[in-house]
Amino acid sequence: MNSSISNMSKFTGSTSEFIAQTLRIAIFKGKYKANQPLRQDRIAKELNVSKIPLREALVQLKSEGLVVFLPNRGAVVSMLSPAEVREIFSMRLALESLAVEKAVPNIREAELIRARSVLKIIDREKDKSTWSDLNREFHEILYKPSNMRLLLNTIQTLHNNVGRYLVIYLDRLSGTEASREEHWGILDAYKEKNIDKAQSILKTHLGKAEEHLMRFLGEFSEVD
Amino acid sequence: MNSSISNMSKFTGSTSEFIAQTLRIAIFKGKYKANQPLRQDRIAKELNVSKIPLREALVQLKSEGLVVFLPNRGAVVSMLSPAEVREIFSMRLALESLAVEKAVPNIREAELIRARSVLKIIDREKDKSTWSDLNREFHEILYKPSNMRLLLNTIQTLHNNVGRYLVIYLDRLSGTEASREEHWGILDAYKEKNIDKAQSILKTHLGKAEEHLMRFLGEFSEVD
DNA sequence: GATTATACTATTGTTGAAAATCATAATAAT
DNA sequence: ATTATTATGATTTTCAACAATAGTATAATC
Repeated sequence: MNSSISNMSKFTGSTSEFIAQTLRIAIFKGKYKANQPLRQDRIAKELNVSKIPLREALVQLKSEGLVVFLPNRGAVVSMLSPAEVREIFSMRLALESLAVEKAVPNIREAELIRARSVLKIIDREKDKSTWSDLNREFHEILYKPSNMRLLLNTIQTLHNNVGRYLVIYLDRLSGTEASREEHWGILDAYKEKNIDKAQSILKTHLGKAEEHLMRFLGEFSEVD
Repeated sequence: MNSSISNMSKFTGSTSEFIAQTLRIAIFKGKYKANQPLRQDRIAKELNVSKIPLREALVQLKSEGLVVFLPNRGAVVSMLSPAEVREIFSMRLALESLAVEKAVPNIREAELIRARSVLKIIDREKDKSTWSDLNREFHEILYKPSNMRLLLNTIQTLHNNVGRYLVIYLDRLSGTEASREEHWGILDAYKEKNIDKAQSILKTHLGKAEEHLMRFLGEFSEVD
């Protein structure tokens, strides 16, 4: 995925999509933090765009859960409550289990090989930011054979919604060793076409990620 | 739920929400059919609004799957492919099962009573349009105790996305008798706090609805 | 000190118009 | 007659300047 985009010219697609993607990345990178207002004229000037596509982008981000509109006070980066974090992980488990169920029977050798090569890179990778990207890619490879565009979209959105915190607390992310084992385990399960096994490992995988994030958010709110 | 709204004055909330809700209902009622373009200046004049909130509303509807944007050709009412219908029902089953799981332990006597009274009205109801509303209300009552705002939102969106066809083919909807039995069965399962039973009935319930819609869409596309 | 008045800031929404793109009709070429 | 090319018109997409409104902070008044 293309990280940062400086100007519109390199971007194919509408202006509002360009803005949405730019803001999405800015939120991920922590440029805009939770509860921070997104000032329209400032952003419009910064990106050299007008209000119409900008507001369209903000509505789009609202629908993705990254932004909340306060009436007459504009858009602010949303802050997930602990309950919402749990909610999102529950939904992810339900939907990603479905993706696994539908994808396992369809997966091909080529995709398994690609997944394995991604895992091998992950094992060596030190930089947590690209580690996060590779992590996403791994799961994408395994879900795509479900051939369910809408499902993949929704999973991606939910993943983004909790994943944006990753960048902030990624430095002290320690549990990556266990995470690695789980990745290999899921890949094994795919090779064996064992849906139950893949789903079961996915469950512990997501469960750990959830607990990590919950603990982090706990500290975070105490400090603040 | 408030059916049609003639003008903005009666509406609390932003203009774009008003437009979105108006268009949503118009799509449900079949005023705008699948693949039909949504002309901006026409709608803007019709509703006495300007472009900014109108486009915001269209982006919102896009995020709900009711509308698709064709580059430089504007928004058209989306047409679900058979594969997408199956996809949505799969997602609904996964998410509504989750809602059941989380709601059953929390449901109270008062809500069970309300659900039962809704079912009794449904049993007598002849008008299919209000039948559809009551049907939605019944499921809402049973899901709400999950206390998962985001989940309920997503379920609602998915329901809308297939439910809009209901209005068109509701007249010849025959399988309502079986549907009634399933409703009472789900309610029973809730009373017994039997999650598995509730989920199992839900599965056949959604499965039948899916087959109905698939068959209808089959005929529909042949005629066209 | 609490309350009201006032100025300021930002959103929200309107209006009008320019630029870009697509579909279609009209025209020219093979 | 069929294909290519070129206008034409319609519509989206975006911009820009402005009005109205609500929220916030500051100053004035009781």
